[in-house]
Amino acid sequence: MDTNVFSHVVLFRGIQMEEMRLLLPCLQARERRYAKGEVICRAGETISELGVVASGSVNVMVNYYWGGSSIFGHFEAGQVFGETYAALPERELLVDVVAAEDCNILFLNLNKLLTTCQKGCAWHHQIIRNLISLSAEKNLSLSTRMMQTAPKTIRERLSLYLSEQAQRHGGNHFTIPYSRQQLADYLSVDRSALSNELSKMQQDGLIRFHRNEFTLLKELDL
Amino acid sequence: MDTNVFSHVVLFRGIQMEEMRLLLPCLQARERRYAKGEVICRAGETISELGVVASGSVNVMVNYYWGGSSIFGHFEAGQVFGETYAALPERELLVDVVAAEDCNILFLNLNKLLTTCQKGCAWHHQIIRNLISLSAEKNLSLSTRMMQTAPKTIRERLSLYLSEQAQRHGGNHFTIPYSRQQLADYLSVDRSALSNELSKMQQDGLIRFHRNEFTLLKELDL
DNA sequence: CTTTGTATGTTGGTATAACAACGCGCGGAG
DNA sequence: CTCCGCGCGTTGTTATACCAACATACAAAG
Repeated sequence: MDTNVFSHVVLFRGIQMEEMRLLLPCLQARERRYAKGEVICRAGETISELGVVASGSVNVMVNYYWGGSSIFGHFEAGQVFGETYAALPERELLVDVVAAEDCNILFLNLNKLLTTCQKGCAWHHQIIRNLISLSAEKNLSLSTRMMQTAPKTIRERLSLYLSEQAQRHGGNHFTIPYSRQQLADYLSVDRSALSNELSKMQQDGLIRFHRNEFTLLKELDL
Repeated sequence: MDTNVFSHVVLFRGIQMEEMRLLLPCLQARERRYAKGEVICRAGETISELGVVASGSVNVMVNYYWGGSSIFGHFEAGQVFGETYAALPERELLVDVVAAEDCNILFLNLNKLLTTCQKGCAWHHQIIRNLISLSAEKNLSLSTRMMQTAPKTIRERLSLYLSEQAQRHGGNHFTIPYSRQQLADYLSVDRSALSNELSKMQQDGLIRFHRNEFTLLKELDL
């Protein structure tokens, strides 16, 4: 793993590069490459390691018994996934994690992370604090997603989603990481109905878009 | 706070009663009573303390700009809320916490919990592990709720919800902690449509219910 | 260039959830 | 007791999301 990626990994914030080198073997770190579409973890499994996206990106998704599916999250280089299940190694995964594009994943043993260091070294304490923040952030992003899928109309869900994206990117022009089908899954709506509504919103002069590029022309009533 | 409640608090699992007594002042513990309906935390605020329900119960809910509302969680004696926001003290609450019934809440300063103890005492390490598990559990319950609200039909959402409740209670007969309106909020459906669907399911011989008491008569197709 | 495949946009018919309005039963207050 | 409020159930209407089917655009491969 390219070590300069470490500086962008929230989980490692506050940890020195030099410490990282010493630390990795201690966490039973292992790295692996996945091709686009490859399944990294499958629902029903249990895991005791969390994953750090070293390059590329992954999608976390649910496949329902009735055939539908939904995207729970999208994680890019530097982000972490699976820490929830690694913290509860007896619980089975409810989701699949699949490579959204070719990617490298660094796996770290969470239990080692929590228990190894008896000498109370600084990084140990720091990384646990980071883990708690990270888990809290994930809680918030789940809450946000629930609030975005709470409205009943497609336009309202889209308005909430696009507004939040604009806010995250700090501008009215931005690119989203999802295809139409994936966005429909994320918002729990039908793909064609989503396309339809996007077109109407464009006709109404609210937005302009091309593929994944969006521009907000007006404030989307909040 | 009645100290024998401690034994049921997941956050304090593995900690001795005696240690607790020493520990509480260290965490800047404070307790307060709330009457039913009283607001404990309001959306937009920031907090640095988590809440432990000593008695009674609380609801966590969202109030949307368009007037609707939804219940995110219900926490009873021994359970913990607000740890997500306490871990991210700069983030504003997206939700309100209100007393579902008369209750006593014990507030603990999360930062103290993470940093105070320089001497590495056992309880310190233990409580942090508990906190991580707790946060992970909350993540899972949010995921579960999302999966329960993912189906488009009311009957499917109800089936998922009732099945999970039956599983949690370990039997086909159980009582739910929500009124009709609250259950409708939780499942993000219309109250009257919910009543309607419950009646139909009863006519179809799938369930029997009276107010908050439910009995599952058949397996609800999963 | 043609062919093929995939992602996206468009349309019409249908199912169903939301909405509004009302009736009913129950518990509390006067 | 009656009156009132509140939670719950019922019904009919309306809006809208789903669905299937097709059209279009773009990209990759031959």
